[in-house]
Amino acid sequence: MATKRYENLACSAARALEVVGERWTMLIIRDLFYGLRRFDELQRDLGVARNILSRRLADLVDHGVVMRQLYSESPPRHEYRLTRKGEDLFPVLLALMAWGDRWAAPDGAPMVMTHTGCDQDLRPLVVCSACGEEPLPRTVFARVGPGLSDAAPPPSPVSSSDDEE
Amino acid sequence: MATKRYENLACSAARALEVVGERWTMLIIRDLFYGLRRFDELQRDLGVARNILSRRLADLVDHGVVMRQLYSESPPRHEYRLTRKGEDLFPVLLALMAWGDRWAAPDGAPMVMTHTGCDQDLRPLVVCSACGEEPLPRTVFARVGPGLSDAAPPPSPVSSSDDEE
DNA sequence: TCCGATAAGTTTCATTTTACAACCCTCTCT
DNA sequence: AGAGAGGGTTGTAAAATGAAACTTATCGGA
Repeated sequence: MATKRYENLACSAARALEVVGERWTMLIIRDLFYGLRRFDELQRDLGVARNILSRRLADLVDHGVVMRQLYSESPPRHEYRLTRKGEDLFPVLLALMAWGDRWAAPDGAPMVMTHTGCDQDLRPLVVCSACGEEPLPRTVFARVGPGLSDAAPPPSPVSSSDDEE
Repeated sequence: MATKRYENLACSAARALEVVGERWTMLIIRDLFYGLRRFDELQRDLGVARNILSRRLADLVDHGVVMRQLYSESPPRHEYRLTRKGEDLFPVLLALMAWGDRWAAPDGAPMVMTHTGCDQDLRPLVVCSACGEEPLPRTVFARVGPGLSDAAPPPSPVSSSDDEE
């Protein structure tokens, strides 16, 4: 399907949301990270209608985020797994969870993650790969990049200069 | 409004998506980061229907992500701004953009960001706050946390142990 | 003073999507 | 043969969305 939802794709966030921005999609992906693999497992865990789940999975396969593999011939059974492209969504999921933990979990985080390799509770942080600092909104400025063949008008800069408080 | 979209909120990602997971919502937030402030600016930039924009903004105000301020009395004019809670969504936006740049921008990034303070192009990275490494999917395990009053059953671990490839 | 434009919505109504439930088909197990 | 699981499809009702028109209010001219 891959119906275009947003017209102005002059921003990678919009392009990403074309793929994972629909209802249920990110939760399906979360469940795949959790290790769920089969249609019914997903359906039971999410409580989503079967036809919606079916369509979302097909869309994700179309987008190359999920692969559908036959793992049993005699009764034909498939499992769904994240592709490399799908696994690369892990940071998005972590950022969402971090925000939810801070702002939508008055009684504490519903789930706590451990990062094996440092054996600490994982608190994900977004940093600038160059300097290691957390990029705060007003310290980041955007300009038109190479992928914009001026088909779409450039949006205003991330932090427009008139950011008087 | 704040209609519940997902039943199983035993995960902060689901709770976050209750707030920012609807169509247009993240793009509205992106535009607010870009410095757009007024209803019509947002409407023109996004191409969203006015009634939908109106509702999304009201929902975001309800959720405390956006504030609506009167900045002119005589012709009553408001502007929309992110609250602290809203600004805290910046990492989510950056993670989405980073994914879109990598996987949905065949001709290069449509927008490039500069991180003032290190004056480099910003490539956002999600890292573990404890060890500074990027947490890869299979290195992270989840368990039930304090915010889960066992009202909802715990989902399977993030990387279930049966992750044979 | 009347006309038009701008701003910021709200209302109305047609069109899409979603949701829910029921059904179907193929195996396997007993 | 009958039951049950897996993996969907089909039909229809409910909700979300979009386009356009309508409000209210101010300002800037002609």
